[in-house]
Amino acid sequence: MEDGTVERARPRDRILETAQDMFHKHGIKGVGIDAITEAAGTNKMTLYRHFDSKDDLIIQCLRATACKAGAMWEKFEIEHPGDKLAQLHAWVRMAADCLTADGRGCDMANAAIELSETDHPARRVIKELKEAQRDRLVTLCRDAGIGQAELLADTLSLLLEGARVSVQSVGTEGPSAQFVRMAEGLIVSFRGTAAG
Amino acid sequence: MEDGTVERARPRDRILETAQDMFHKHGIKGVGIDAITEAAGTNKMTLYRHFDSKDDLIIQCLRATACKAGAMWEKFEIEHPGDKLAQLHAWVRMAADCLTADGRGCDMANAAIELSETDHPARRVIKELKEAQRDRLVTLCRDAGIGQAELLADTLSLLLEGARVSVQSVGTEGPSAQFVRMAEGLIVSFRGTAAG
DNA sequence: CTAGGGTGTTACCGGTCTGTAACGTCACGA
DNA sequence: TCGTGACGTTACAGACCGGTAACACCCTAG
Repeated sequence: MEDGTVERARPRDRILETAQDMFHKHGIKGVGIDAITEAAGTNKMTLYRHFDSKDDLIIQCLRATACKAGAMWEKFEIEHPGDKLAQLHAWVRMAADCLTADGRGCDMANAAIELSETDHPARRVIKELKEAQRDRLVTLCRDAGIGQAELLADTLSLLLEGARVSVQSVGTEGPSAQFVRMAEGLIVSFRGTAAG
Repeated sequence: MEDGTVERARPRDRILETAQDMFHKHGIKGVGIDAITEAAGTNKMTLYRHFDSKDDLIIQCLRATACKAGAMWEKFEIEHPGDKLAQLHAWVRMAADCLTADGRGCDMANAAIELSETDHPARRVIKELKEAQRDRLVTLCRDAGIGQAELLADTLSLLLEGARVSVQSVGTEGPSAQFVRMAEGLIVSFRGTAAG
């Protein structure tokens, strides 16, 4: 049995894991290098031996987070092999769980808001990762036999993005509470208007 | 003729105006007191004579911004007196303009993301103002004769919130480009399923 | 045993942050 | 004329920030 899960990992991995968690909870500008290294049970020098700068660490964290999120898609395929429509509904359920469980929104969206400098190196990474996510959802909608796949995917994207923000400003009892109903209604509506 | 528009105003008003603008552009944690006072053509002491702290300034800025946004509703009523459905479409148009023109999202949502401390004094103000905005949109939908007014209002809210975030991560060519089509489609759909 | 790489420790740099103290200035009104 | 209040200026406190230098340590491979 691996014990501590974090304690036994190598410093670089511990830093990456801890930084992801702390950036997520407190925001990028809300947490400093010292706090990260201390929480990761290491020190500043070791961090700077593995990452060029805080910006570099931010980017690596975003990539790691996106990678974890990407694993969800594989889970959908495993749980509903071949059934793309079921996978789409699984996506809705996963999104809804994310809303109620998390409280803090999407790391990439939050980072985009915090890092307002238009030339910040993390911004192109954010854009790239977000576009990849969108492409996956569009593909899923299309494979599920939905006519206006792009429009449905974009609508669902915006709804989720908005819900994750809304949770942070008015809580889970606000508009985001209706997310599942909205999403399911949209899927039904789009399936009605067009066929594959 | 009033010249400078900003130069002639009293220090407190200049500070409030400048802070709103700078918070909006660079984020709350991205701009310091010194930068604000310098841009407002005044100094730190004067700021602290008018505002208890930076947090106080943040709250006053949020209130002022919400007040400006509230003026939009009166504009809708003036431009389409009595015609609630036209006002709803005007809201959609206004929202779309906001997306393409602005580039930075909603100040309150951005602040909620930046100020992750759950007990931050600005958070209850944000919640209060956002709930007021939602109530107004619900009322408008209901008065426009839409059956499930709450659900439509919440859906439109999430769509706009999501679009304003999406613009910041992937730009105006992303999913937010379809905002008007989505919103108008929803209004049509909701008008079809129920009557006043 | 030894060499070397990954790691930890301490101290430090220069900068920025919020917030305050002390003092000077200027206009206006009684 | 006097005084009162709003405003400006300078300097500073104390904390935190990202990032670096120098050095000691320990484990492992050869």
